[in-house]
Amino acid sequence: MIATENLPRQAGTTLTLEEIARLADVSRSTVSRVINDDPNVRPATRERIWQIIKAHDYYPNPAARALAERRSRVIGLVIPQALNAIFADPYFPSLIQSCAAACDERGYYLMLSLVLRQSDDTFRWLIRARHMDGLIVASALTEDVFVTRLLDERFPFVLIGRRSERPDIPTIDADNEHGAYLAAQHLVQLGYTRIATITGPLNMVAALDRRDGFLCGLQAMGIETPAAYIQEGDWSEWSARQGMERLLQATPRPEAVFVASDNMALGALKAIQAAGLRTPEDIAVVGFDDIPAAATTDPPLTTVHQPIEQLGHLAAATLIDLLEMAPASADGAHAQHIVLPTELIVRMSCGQALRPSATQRAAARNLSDEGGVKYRSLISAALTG
Amino acid sequence: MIATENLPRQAGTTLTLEEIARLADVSRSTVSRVINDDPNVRPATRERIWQIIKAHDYYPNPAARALAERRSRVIGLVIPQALNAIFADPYFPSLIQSCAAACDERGYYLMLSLVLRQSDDTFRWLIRARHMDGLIVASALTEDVFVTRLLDERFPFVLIGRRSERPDIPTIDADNEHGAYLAAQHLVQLGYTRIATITGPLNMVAALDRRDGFLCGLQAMGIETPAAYIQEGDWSEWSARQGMERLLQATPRPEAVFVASDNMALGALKAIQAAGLRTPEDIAVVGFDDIPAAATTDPPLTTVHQPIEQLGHLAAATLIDLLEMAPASADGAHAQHIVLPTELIVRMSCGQALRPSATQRAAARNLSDEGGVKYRSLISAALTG
DNA sequence: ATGAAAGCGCTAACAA
DNA sequence: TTGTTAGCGCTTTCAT
Repeated sequence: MIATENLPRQAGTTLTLEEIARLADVSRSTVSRVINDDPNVRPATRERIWQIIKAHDYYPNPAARALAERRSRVIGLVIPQALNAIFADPYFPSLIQSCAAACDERGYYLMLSLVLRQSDDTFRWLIRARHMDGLIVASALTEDVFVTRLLDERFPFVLIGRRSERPDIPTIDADNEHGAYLAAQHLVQLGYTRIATITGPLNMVAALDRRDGFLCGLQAMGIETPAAYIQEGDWSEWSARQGMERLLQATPRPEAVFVASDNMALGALKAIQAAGLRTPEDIAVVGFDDIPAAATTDPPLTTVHQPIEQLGHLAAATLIDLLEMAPASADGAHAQHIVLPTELIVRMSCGQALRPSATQRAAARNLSDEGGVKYRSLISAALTG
Repeated sequence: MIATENLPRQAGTTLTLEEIARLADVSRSTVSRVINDDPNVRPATRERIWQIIKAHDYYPNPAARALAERRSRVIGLVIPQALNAIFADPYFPSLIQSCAAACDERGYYLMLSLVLRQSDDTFRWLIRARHMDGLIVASALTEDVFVTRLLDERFPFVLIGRRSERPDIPTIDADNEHGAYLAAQHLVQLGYTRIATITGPLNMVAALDRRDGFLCGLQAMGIETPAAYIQEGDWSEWSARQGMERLLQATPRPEAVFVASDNMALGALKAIQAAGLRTPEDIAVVGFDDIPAAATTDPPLTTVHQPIEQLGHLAAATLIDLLEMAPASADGAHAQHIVLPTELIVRMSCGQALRPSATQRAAARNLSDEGGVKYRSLISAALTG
């Protein structure tokens, strides 16, 4: 033991618990306890064992662990959309990043599950094989067989986005409806009356919520919206560009437009520019998301901020809570529904900013830096689509 | 047995090999043989067991398998770049998609490894824990500690991109140098003489190869390139836009520019348009990659096609071959270096197309549809940077 | 062609 | 506080 204890670890070699135990002159169990932070280990022993573990760069075999513990500590992030779409919208990098970070904090690993083919095989791999302990499902459609099957199989998951007809599914969502409402209010207060919108794909809940919140806001302020003023996009820049081109041909031409995502707003701005018009002089634009690019468009984009990072963080944390809960209490029926606030960020794309919203915004940011804990218990009533 | 055999599988339930064996009235071993396609099973027995497996939607426990087999059948795809950068360039979705498909074919699973933090922890998780059997490393830098450590640990991996100074690393690469050479040739043949380039980040091998191949091509045709005609970008659209703005201010203004990626070419086109100039009348543009968007720009982009899908497919296949090889023969020293051909796709962004290249291209496509097998044995000599 | 038995490296009662 | 002992669900010799 004395001789081997200080040997540098060998490249390509993998030690076992057993060997660490031998080096430390204790039993497997004790080493296992140290690794799993079991309090029942004398501090001195614990310390000594840690030294040895570090010296040898020992890492417990994940397969063996998973087999014995009956869980893999891997959770999946499923984005049931075309890969192109995922990559096209800067919303997703933030989401992925934050989910991954949250998993990390809790000793889990995030696995991106490309649902390439909606085929049965993928599903079996994902669910039946129990390769992962749980799933975060992002951007679900209003009708999603995937979600249905997860429920059938009693597979643990949380949904990013809401699903009011299934109160037994835990969901994390931004307050899309209210955010869109704020956008409507803003435009009306600036004096616009001919107001249009480019929506997301209307088979997605978030797109519906944003549309409805917006129209509801207009209505509340006494503004009518003709059908020609509502164009459907698919979150892609290109689709919004085309939508905007159609809007520009409507008569009378709208004075302002709410675009349901910043990424799409980028396309809308281009269409406006390509038509030889200016923003906001000829047509005002308000977006949704507050992606980084929104601050640097020309003109800087007024938009609705949604806390993407928190969304991801909370989704992961909620799922892990669920997984680590006693199986009895994990049984649905009273799942959490978290709704995170959205807020209007006034920049330049809607005409003169009427309020000193910069300070407002800074204050809000400070609060949200607390990391989502404050929202943990924010159980929402189901919003009406 | 008769009673239970036709029971529908229970939701949330996971059968074991043992139980399947009991249902089939055979031993564990036999079921295991069926699952692993061992020929030593009487066809009738095999058939009967498959029936039962399917009827119960049985799936072997991956952790148990991994533990017994000492491999996980999971391989990682590492893209050592900022997540934003990955998502910004449509090159990556194709790459990921094709790697995943190739893994699928061989019964492996592709795990995207976000190297979020270059911290030691991630590395340990990735390498020491042996959570995966091997790694595909994409877009490596010219100097990359990551690669060095993989070598130190004797961890199996293949590199997408070349690395001439380390002939013991298996690499898959597109012929960047030759592709760029072709672009240079094309421009010169069209009669341009003031020719500039916007490069990728010069700490990346692919960026260097494209620059050098291009400059080499110009030189071969007797064209000089002043330093002001070489602008460095970072693969982002935005960086290229800025690069192009600088080029437009050079005197004399270049008549043509080779942009080292299509994604960047998009930015370059915008800068040209924003300056009130036209492509190709005022300035010709040739890109690299042949991403889908290249066909639909205004004007459609002349570019160098690289077979991204094949690149990914081959990378995965090569790695899996490596993993399944006898450990003895897997030892480096004579690793494969595959270089896939690139070709010029002439569209509209360089002025009149002089050749009927469409037919040429179609022919090449038919060949490449064979799925990479033909390249499997294409061992290249190292190219000179 | 099939079965029995011995692990793979860990966790988790249960003893001590 | 620590060690002993059974598994976890599979693969893989080795017999038969």
